[in-house]
Amino acid sequence: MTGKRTEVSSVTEDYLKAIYSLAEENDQVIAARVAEDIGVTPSTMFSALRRLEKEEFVRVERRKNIYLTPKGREVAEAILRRHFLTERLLTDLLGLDWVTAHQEAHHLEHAISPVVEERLSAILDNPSTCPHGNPIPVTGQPSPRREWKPLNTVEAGGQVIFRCISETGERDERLLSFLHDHEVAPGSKIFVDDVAPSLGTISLIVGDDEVVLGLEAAKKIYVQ
Amino acid sequence: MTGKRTEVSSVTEDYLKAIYSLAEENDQVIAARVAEDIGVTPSTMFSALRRLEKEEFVRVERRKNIYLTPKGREVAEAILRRHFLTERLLTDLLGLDWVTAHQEAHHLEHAISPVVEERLSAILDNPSTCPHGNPIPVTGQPSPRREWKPLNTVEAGGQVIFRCISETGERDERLLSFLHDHEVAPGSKIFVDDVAPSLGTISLIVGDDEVVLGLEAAKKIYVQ
DNA sequence: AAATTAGTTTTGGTAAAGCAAAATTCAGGT
DNA sequence: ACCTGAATTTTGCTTTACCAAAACTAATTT
Repeated sequence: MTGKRTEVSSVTEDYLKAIYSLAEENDQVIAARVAEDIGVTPSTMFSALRRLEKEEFVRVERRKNIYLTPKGREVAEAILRRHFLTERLLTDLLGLDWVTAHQEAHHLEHAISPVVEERLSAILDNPSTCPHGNPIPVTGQPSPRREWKPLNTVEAGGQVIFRCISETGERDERLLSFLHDHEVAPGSKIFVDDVAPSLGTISLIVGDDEVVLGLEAAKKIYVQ
Repeated sequence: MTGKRTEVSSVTEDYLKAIYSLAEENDQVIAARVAEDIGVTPSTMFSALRRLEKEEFVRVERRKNIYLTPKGREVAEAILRRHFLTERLLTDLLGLDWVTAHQEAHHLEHAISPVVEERLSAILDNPSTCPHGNPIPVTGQPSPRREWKPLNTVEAGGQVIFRCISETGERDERLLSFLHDHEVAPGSKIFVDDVAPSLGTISLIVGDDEVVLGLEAAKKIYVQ
């Protein structure tokens, strides 16, 4: 229990979650990225950032990078954990699909209390990942740093195993549906047929299908 | 589908739910009652009422009673249905107790979409009541008007069966815990030992225990 | 009839979220 | 060194939701 119960708004939770997720995939996080991720205008982002700074959830390098404070990270991890557990509830217990589960979880996650979170985790047999393969953060300790790498960094001709689609990737509905349609799930085998940086595409063979993906999208897919 | 998707705020849902529930137990609903039920000041209640009126959720008899419009009733029934289903999820699937389930449902209910509601109902085998015995309202038709009556109207010396604790009763945490502690659940037998209107109390025999309840509280308990 | 009490309404604030549009600053590229 | 485009910051304005305190109204008691 590092911080006191400060009663965080769901909007605040969303900003912190976005910053946390972006930080996992990029090495600097700037306001413009967060704003477009969440879908707010620059001015809204700016005042939100000032609120977050004043309440010590983030620190902002003058005119530059955004960092979570320990307090901010705590909130971000909590909401992410609830997001993932809620997704599992929706898929495993209620039988919803990948895509819908993600969208619904986005609303429900903010209403999950520690008590419910605890019960949920227990009933689901303490899952270690969300349905899309993302490791569920554990309160105390360092994120189980993965040996996984983004699909856009893989060389042509290799066979890899799909591990997860990142949180920011989950926000891309087309990408989620795409994977869903091709029955790609954690554990699926993927053969990297061709990488064309000039075209910005990567060709994969999944099961029987050959599919082409943008490198942008590929970046959000982690493989091993 | 009577109304269009007007995107109702969770606060609005709470006001409408409270009005709906109060209307079930009292024959007039006035602003002051709703305000104290929800826990807002008169001025807040007043402006909320104007919003609700402007958006045609309620009609207010000049300086008097508040009525739900069909549109308002629709929203109230939907949120109540989600509230009860969420309670069932929390008790039946997650194993939470009566009291906690009610409190947690209060937050979660606002985040349940029609899709999730549908799945939830199916998985729970289309329950017809909440864990506290309240009938779950069905979209189209008239609330299954009960032959149940409030416990405060029962004469001494009779044996009755506990049916439910009303929605406004659920808000009274002491009452909920009390019933929980005495293992009173829908179906429990209750013997009405003595009614003392002058004292405002009613004495009951539940299982082996003799318990005394205020008539205020008894009004919120429905028996048959 | 006057006084008390319970309700309602008005007045004047606050804070969180949001937007648009303009102004400013920064970092690269030529 | 200058220009440009991307980011940031400022300004001004909106809605929802809340509060306190005072004013008004109605209904009930004495």
